[in-house]
Parts: sequence; structure tokens; C-alpha cells
Amino acid sequence: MAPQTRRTSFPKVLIERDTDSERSSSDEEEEGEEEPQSEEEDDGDEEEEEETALENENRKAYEEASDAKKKGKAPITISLKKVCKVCKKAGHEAGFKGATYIDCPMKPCFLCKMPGHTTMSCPHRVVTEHGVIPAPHRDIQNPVEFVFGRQLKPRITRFKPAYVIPDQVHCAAIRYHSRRVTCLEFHPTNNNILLSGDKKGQLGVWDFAKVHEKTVYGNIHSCILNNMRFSPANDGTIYAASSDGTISCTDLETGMSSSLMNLNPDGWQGPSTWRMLYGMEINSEKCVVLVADNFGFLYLVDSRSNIQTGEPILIHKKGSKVVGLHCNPVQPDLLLSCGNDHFARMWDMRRLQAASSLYNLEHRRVVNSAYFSPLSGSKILTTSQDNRLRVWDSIFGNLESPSREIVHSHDFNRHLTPFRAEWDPKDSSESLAVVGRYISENYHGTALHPIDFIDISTGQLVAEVMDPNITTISPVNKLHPRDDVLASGSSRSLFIWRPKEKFEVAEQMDSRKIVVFGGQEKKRGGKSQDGYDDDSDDDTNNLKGKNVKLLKKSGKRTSRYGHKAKR
DNA sequence: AGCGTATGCCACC
DNA sequence: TGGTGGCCCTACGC
Repeated sequence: MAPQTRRTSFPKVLIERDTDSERSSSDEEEEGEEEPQSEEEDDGDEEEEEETALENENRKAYEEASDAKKKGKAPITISLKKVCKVCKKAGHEAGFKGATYIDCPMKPCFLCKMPGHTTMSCPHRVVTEHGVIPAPHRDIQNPVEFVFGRQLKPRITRFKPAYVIPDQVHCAAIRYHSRRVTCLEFHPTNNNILLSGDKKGQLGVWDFAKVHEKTVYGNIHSCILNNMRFSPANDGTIYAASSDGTISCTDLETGMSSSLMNLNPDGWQGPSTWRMLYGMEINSEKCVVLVADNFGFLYLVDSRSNIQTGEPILIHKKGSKVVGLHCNPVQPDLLLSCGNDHFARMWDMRRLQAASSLYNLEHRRVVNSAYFSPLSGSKILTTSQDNRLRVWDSIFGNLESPSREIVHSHDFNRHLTPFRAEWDPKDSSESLAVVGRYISENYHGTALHPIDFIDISTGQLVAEVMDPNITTISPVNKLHPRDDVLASGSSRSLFIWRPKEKFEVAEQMDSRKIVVFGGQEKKRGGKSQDGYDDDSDDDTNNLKGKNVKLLKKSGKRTSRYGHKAKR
């Protein structure tokens, strides 16, 4: 302790220090409180520099305090404690340590949202049967449902086909959007065309077989392009819904665009009146374009006459955003909507009116997307901001609660396009979905956000796709309707992934190797603190080789990059 | 390397 | 019930 005589002759300064700092010798203590304590011996240079800075700051504060004392002012307290940047409390720190993110222990788990543990020790992160919460499910059939069921069942295969995880996937990248990508759509007939919309309202057309061949239409919308759909009647025409309140109809060859609807004909009159269009869908049987706005209303437009049919219908909580619409592929009069009122709702288009929904599927947070399964239309998959994918195995069964909840990191961030889990339209068993992952993992020194392939019948993580060069999050993903191709929108960039052997033209261009992990074999969480297994000095090549080996050892042929894959 | 910023949901009053 | 401040692992540009 500093001598009392000296102490009393100086102003009273209270210094809070890091609790983990150690006092190295009593001699140093004699130097006075303004000298910072030495850190542990193995601390690096950076730490020392920080200490020096703190020392200077401290001394300056000390002098000021001294002056203040002379003028009779109150003593001051200087805190040298490192505080958690999340909860501002001392004793721990949150944030990236290298490529691993350390959660604040005071907050609920960032992954499953339950208190008492962090992401690192979350059971949903460690187990191989990845994050499934069983939900009760009863299969009730009434006579009408039986008829529907008989109509649909032949379209559902009883046995899951064996599909294959490719060892490697190649990736082609392009960046022409100046704002983040919001939606993607594959061309219905031309296998190499990908359409993309962005936050600025631009529409991109990319021929990814030629990689650098792209067109960007920038004058169709003035702000966020939220959803788009190809015209069922003409595959050279795309409809798009935007936050500027219009539906556009664009010819992809010429870029000529016409407006089907404008909800803000009088321009900007303030946020309470400005209507934005989010959800969009086309009922091909009825030739109707369906759109929904940010106030809970659904609009129908006849795509032949471009005339709005009927009045807007309140389909979600008044004033809430309706972000998704989907017509059942088998029975297009069945409509699924979802939005910010935490519900996905099923409707019969033949009797559409407020509060007349057939079913209301409750969620704990905003529902980013809700889709019928692509072939039979008998399952429902939703993505909610509570970090759970929800699956209803049969729309003819009990829809009171989901058949499964799959914990998966995809929650909300205002700077990211909302995540949407998408079906694989080629999977005849209707059990594979793709969804981007929010939280990163330390893949040998790099924090990466994989794109996850999840078997929604078991909740199992089947494959994860990532590239050491792509460090951004990929919230927007779409699987090709016919080919073994995955498209991703990540920040302002677009990526096309396909199995190595299938990458022909692009390989000589701007292509990259990436790795695909088999979900089962990954060791993490419990193994070591950095969330990865212990050979952390491996480089990317080793990483790749290792996982290929693991995949083969497992003999598991569960993933798919399309049922067409032959190996 | 470090800061500013674009921005949406939600809790809180 | 409406307005508002605060964030939870962003991404990019200066």
C-alpha cells in the first residue's frame, strides 16, 4: 500500500482495475496508484501498448484530479476495468476472439434463445441430431381431406432416394449490385439464368454459364425489390414487388417495364400513408398476381387486364407487414401468407376475406417465409426470427402445432436481408431445405457463415457450404429447379455453387474451390474452446482433405446436390 | 485500423 | 396504444 502520508497529501482518486490483473510486486505498489499493474507474463506486445496508453490516460486524469482537489472539487473515479461490450458489466468480455465469437454470459443463448448458457455450450450446436425440438403431431383425416390426400399421395415418394454429398463444390462469384441482394429467382426454362433483386430496387440478370455476362436494370423500382415471380404465361417476363409500392412487369430482353399497380400515386405523404409491397405470388390458374403490403393487406391484380380485382383484404394484423405469399403447387387456391404479426396463415382464395383464414400457424417471432412443399404441396416449411425452422408434415393433419421445430441460427439483423429457408425443388422426398447461417464458426482461423442443407424430416444438418474467401453472411439462397446448382446472395454479391465435376465453363473463369462438410462428422463445441477440433494448425487444403475423408468413412449418402448426382 | 452509417424489430414507457 | 431508443456475431467505404 502507498504510505498514508503521501496518500492524504494527494486528491482522492479511486481506480477500478481489471479483476484478472495481478499485482506483481510490492515495490511496484510503492510507486503509487497511477502505475498500472503488470499483466500476466505471457501477455503480448499489444497488451503492453494498451497498458501504456492506459497509464498515460491515468496519469493525466490523476493530475486533473489533483487540480480539482486544490480547487476543492469532489474526488473522481477512474475505471480501468474492461467491460463487456454487450452488457457493459465487468468481469467478462464478449465479441470476437480471433475468429471465434464469445457470447456475453448475461444474455440468453444467441442460438436457441434460452437463458443459462451461451452459444458455445448450446445443446443445439453440439448434437448431431441438430437442434430438433419434437412437437406433438396427430394425423387426423376427415372425408374431404381423404379425397385431397388420395389426389396428392401418389406424388409423394415413400422412400427417400439416396443422394450424395459432393466432396467439393465450385463457386462462381459476381458483384454488380450496389446494395445488398434481397431476392433470387432462377429462370423457369433457361438453365443458366439467375435473376436477382436488391435493396436499391435494381434487377439483375446473370448468365452464370458465361460468368461475366450480366445485365442490370436500375430504373424499374426506386427502392427495395422484395419479391419477384416469373410470368407463368411468358418466361421472358418477370413481375416484381417493391417497397416503392408498385408491381412491375419487365421484359427481360429489352428491360422494358410497365407498372401493374401503384399504391402511392400521390407520392410521399409521410410514413403513415406510404405503402410498401412485400409478399408476391402468382396464381397461374386464375391469372392473378397477388401482392401484400406493410399494413396487412392483400391485393389481387388480373395479369391479363392489369386491373385490380376487388378491394384490398386484411389478411394479417392491421398495420403489420406481410412479407411472404405462396400458392400451393397442386391446389393454387390454397394460399399461404406470413408476416410480422408472428403468424403464417393459410387461406382459400375462393373465399378470401378478413379473418377467414383456414389456419393460423403461430410463431414466437416474425415469420420471414412460409412455403408449401414444392411437389405435393402437402408440407409447410417456415423460417422465423426466433431462430427456428418449423415444419408441418401434412396440411391435412393437425396444424395446431408444427411437426418439428429445428433450432438454427438465422435471426434478425437490421442490416441483413431476412433469412428464408428454401425447399429443394428436385428432392422428391420433400425433405431437403437450404438456409444460410447467421452465427459464424471458426474454420481454421477464419470466421465463416456456412449455407446449411438441412433434412427437415429429422432436423439433421446434412451439409454446410462455405468458402474461406467468402466471409459475409448469405441470407438469400435458392436451389435450381432442375440442375445441381445453388445460388446465394450475400451482401452485394452473388454466388453460384455446383459440384466440381459439373462446373465446366466457369472453372476457367472466376471460380473457387470450396468445401462441403458432412454435418454428422463435424466435431465441435465440446471438443475445444474455439469451437473446432484440435488440429487447428491445419491449412485450408488439409481441412478439405480431412473432410472428404470423413465423408467417405461415414459412408453416409444422405445429402444431395440433386438426385441426379452420380457417384 | 478504426470509425460512421445504412437501417427494422421490439421492448419499454 | 404510439412513439422512440437500443441493439445481438453486418459490411463497406472513407
